[in-house]
Amino acid sequence: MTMGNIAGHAARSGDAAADQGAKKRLFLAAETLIAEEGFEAVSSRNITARAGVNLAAINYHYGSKTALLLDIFQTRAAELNRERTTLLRAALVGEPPSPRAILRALIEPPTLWISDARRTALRFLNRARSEGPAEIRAMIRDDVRHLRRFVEALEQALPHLDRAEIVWRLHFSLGVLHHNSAADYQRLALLSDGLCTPEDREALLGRLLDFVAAGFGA
Amino acid sequence: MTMGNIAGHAARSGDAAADQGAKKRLFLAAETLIAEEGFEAVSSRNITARAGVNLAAINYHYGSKTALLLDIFQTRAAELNRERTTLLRAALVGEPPSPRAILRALIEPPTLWISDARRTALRFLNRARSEGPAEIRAMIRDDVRHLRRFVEALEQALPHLDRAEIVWRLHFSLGVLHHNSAADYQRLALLSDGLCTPEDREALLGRLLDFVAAGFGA
DNA sequence: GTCTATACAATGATAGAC
DNA sequence: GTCTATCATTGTATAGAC
Repeated sequence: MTMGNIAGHAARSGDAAADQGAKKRLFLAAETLIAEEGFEAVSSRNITARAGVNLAAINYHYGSKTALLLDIFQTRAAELNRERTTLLRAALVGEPPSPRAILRALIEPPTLWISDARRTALRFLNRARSEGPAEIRAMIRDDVRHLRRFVEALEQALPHLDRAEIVWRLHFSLGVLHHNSAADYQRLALLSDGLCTPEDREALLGRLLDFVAAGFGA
Repeated sequence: MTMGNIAGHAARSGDAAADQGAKKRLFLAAETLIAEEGFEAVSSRNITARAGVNLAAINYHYGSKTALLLDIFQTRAAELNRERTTLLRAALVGEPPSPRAILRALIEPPTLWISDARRTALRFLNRARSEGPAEIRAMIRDDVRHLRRFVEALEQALPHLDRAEIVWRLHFSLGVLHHNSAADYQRLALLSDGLCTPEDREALLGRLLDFVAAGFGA
């Protein structure tokens, strides 16, 4: 997260949301617009217009449009993974730890964000995975640090499975978890004639956990 | 597939590959370039240069760049779903049919295409899902006809599960199946320190089937 | 340091000559 | 059917005002 001092001269103003620094306004405008309309539909001119700043502001504050989007992605992904790490730590107090609790630490945070104040952030993250610029997708592809912790935890919880087995099944689980965009759910609703919707967060979390845990034989 | 008569005046020539109609040359050039370098890296000027035709040929033959890409997608997806339908029919002769055979009909064709002559087509399809233009992703989202056959088959094979259960688990299975791009496998290799690769098609198919069938309790 | 106005190269699309 | 020329829109870069 590169947005260091967001106060600036706006600190003297009493207005809260509308009168932030231009840099943070760009951050929030881009996140909201892209969460709602998608990466391809949002141009630099859209973003700067919504933020109420000049076209050149993106380049001045972030260097490029892609760098702005990457900053948004990294910020929100870090927040998500922080929540996961907290739950994972709690799951590891058992001896041996419960595989279901470990998988829950992976799955619960994004599932709860669906109908949260974090809904916009989650939509941005989901869209980034499929529609985002190559630089973001490269970062998703290459940064696996947060996943290594889950591999290690699952090795402890499932000592009868070797490392390759665990990584394969985690790979499959991530497929399930990431099949999560608005388009994916629209397809699900269509296929089920409206029977299946992600509205009930707890029920969705339960279904996800059941399916993935079954894949681990747990 | 809109490429009706691909012969044209080239039919009188003895040369096979290089001297096809401009329309088919555009089709193959675009498919190959995008399979290798991705949707974003390939411009109309790249495609027409590789096909040896004028820049305006895409618009003349297909109406737009997106229409060309959509045509490639529909053609290859239809071929893939034809293979699936054949396997599904064979799986349905049993009474009751085997859920594993039904899931195999869904999973086997794309898995075998990985190291086939169809490798390029599969890469195009996989990239289309994540990098493709909005029109292609809308078609993926809205066309579920081929999936309805699988829902019906699984209802027969698993009569103790209601329709909603089946559709949810099919949705999760599609997540597993679509987590299949070059980037996904690169991430898998990175996370496993090179331990897990999709090289052995039969082993991969077995792993996929085991994981997904477990999710159906089968 | 921050912001504005403006210019620039590249893209997909298209009209019209041949 | 094919090609040339041209168009609007995109992300980016920079000069200069405050």
